[in-house]
Amino acid sequence: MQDYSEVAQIFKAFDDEKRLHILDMLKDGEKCACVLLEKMQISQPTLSHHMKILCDSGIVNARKEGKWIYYSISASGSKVAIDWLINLVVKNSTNYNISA
Amino acid sequence: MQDYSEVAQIFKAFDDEKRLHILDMLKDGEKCACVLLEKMQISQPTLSHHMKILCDSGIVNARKEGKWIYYSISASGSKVAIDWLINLVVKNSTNYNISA
DNA sequence: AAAACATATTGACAAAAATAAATATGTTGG
DNA sequence: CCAACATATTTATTTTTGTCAATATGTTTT
Repeated sequence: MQDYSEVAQIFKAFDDEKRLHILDMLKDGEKCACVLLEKMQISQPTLSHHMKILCDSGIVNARKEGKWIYYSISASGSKVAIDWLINLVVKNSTNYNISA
Repeated sequence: MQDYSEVAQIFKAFDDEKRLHILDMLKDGEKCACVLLEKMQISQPTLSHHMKILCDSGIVNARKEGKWIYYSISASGSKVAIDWLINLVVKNSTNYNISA
């Protein structure tokens, strides 16, 4: 491993209460930003800020449909995060398997 | 899920470059704080600060031996983190298996 | 085209976190 | 017991992050 900053960026997605709340809601399935907003006690710019961090980390996908934006959890981004986490704490992580 | 703050605390361990560097060194095996310090470009109080965060998150164990403190990655703490991460991004995570 | 709406961006501020110097605590060796 | 050492804590400073108000951008509807 050389550059830890990119990996740190991934885990920023999980280090904030509000973002965990958002992820928990998205786990049920894709949701419009407006739906997320009305279920949380934060302003619209703050939600937008958190969604940017979640998207930049690769954990969340955004899909634009008209004036709405639908967010969902990225399966591939999630896998990258899980793989990194295992790689960070387990010596020979190539022996590890995750099966669904 | 009710209280996201405790979960956020766990992932604080992974959201900082220096802490990822430390974890990467500990993955090889237990190391004295003095060894970690000499391999990093940070002051002793800063290392102490990071080690406290890593220990508080449950990811790292500390073992005192005389005037030295030996740190190592906690297998159980790591498992908690991995399980949480999967739970956060996968809908029916009970179907997931991690095998070593 | 204008109004209403959904989201993003900018700017300003407050809270939290990282950092290091100074100091404290506890341990070992002389 | 004292000096040297390893680590922790306190204090102060700087940097980063979360937040909202104001504004901008782009979309739909009338």
